[in-house]
Amino acid sequence: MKNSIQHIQAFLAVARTGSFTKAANELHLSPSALTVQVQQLEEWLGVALLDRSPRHVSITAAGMDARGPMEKLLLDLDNIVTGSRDLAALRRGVVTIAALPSVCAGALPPALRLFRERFAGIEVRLHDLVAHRIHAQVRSGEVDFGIGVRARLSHGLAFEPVLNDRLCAFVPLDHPLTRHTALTLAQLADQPIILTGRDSSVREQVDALFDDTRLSMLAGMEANYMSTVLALVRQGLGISILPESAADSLEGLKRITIDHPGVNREIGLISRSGQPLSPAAQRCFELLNDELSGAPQN
Amino acid sequence: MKNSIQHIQAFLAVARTGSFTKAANELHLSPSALTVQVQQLEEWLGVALLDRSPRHVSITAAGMDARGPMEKLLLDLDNIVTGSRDLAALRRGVVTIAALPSVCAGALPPALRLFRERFAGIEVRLHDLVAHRIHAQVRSGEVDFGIGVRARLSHGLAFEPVLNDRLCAFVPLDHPLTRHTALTLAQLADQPIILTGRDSSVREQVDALFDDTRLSMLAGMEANYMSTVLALVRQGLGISILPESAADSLEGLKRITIDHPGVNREIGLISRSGQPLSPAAQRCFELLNDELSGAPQN
DNA sequence: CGATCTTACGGGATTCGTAAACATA
DNA sequence: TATGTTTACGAATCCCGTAAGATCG
Repeated sequence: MKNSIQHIQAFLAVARTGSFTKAANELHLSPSALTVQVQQLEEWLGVALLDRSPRHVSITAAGMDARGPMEKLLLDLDNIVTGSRDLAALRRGVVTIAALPSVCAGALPPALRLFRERFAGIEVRLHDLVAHRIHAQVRSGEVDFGIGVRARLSHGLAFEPVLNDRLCAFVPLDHPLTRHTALTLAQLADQPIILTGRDSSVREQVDALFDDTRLSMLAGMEANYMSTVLALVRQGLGISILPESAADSLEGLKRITIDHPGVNREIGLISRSGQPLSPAAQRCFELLNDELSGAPQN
Repeated sequence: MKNSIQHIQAFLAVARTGSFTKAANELHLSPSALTVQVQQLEEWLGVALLDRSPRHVSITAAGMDARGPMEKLLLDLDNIVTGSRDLAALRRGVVTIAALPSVCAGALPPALRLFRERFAGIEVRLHDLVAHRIHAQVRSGEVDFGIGVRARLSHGLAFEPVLNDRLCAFVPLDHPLTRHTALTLAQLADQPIILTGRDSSVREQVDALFDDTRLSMLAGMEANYMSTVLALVRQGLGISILPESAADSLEGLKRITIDHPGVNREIGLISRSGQPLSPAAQRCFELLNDELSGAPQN
């Protein structure tokens, strides 16, 4: 049996109006077409749904029995359609994003707030992860897209730059280096440096910096969270090299530019190339692309 | 959107198999037909359900979202079809019958028992009513059909005779009339007669008998139930005129034929002419027609 | 290069609407 | 007789399948 929905609609219209003629008008169909539809439905179900007499059409017991479920069926179908269209119209949906901790703590929240205001029905889930795990989750589809660094981008992933962060030195206010407005790597190499964990992208970049210049760092401390690192710096336990946007507040700290080309950190949106995003994710992607580019560093 | 069900089946088959080709085989369709179906469904819903790549087909978030409800929809549809067919196949249903008390107490129960044995899923509801109410309920559709007398049959009702009952005299064993094997109305008119209620068909017929012959009955007693009437007769309070099949047991009674053409009671199945019966009612009607004709009086 | 999905197009089935026939009140 | 349903039939539409095209591994 093909086209069951139309057949059911035909029967329900006749059942509702009590007349083939009225139902035909309602459905913008000819009475004869309706007759055939209902006949085919009855043949399919193997049971008469309507008692026809030229003057009056009434519903049989079988018709009464099937009517309720049929109406529910059409309602359910309508709900499916409406639900899907809500998804498409961004009235509903879920976007899952993987982003670097520095981005999560910095430029992302205001942009997401804007997104939530515009698309109240869309849920946003945020995974704050270190760089290589962002790549992994984008690749596996665990998240819709990611926000990370261009470095070590495996192929199959597309990169759309949005922010130009760079590494800076963070030193306590009473530190001798605060006299300078820019530092060289050599100057930093003399200092005990407090770094983030070995799997963080910042750490990778810092390690690469010193490897390139064949300088070695003084043994320092290590912490996973940037806020922890900065707290240690504030206490005078050393200096740190972190993204420009890492500090919520510069109280008790001075941020000093580092004079070296390798300090630039190109941060962007990472998506699976050739893999279309869901409507909600697509829109979120676009909004973040605009917002993060427009209002970069804090 | 017409033909939604097929479109949904197409999508679900692809979602299940993960391949247009496999789904096409499963549905006995060409891959191209499937492609079009799914495309139309997506266009209708305004959202992509599948991510196509030549090597792999995967389901989008919207597709995941719609899949469950769609599967449920097809299940519900199937239940409607199955339910209707059960009705048609007499595995399920309700038959409502209005019948004279004499029939309810006599020939009907064995026939209904047979019906219940053959069609265990069909519920039978029995209204035991006096004759004119049987006609009314059949006419109004309150019952599927009735079992009553042909007399006073209003038009629009069809009558199918099944039993040939007749009125007999019931007298106590020690009564003088027990000497006779047949009685005339004149003989009965000498006796105090215990009758059923004024709205019963038996009463109407008895009244008509005496009216025709211009005889008048002796003042007797009256009771609604035939069993009550017979109990009164057994106690010697009078004689009675009741249908041949009225007595469960003839203990303490003698049943004597009445010699008059008007004592015949043609009992039959009463249905609305031109009004088709439900499958269950139709089958019950046929069975009762056979059974009651075959094995009439007790 | 092979497997798979998509597009293009011709043939066939289904469905629609008009008009006539039919059936009841 | 009048109204409303059904049947008959021609026309338009829709759908399917074959074949060619496109795309990724």
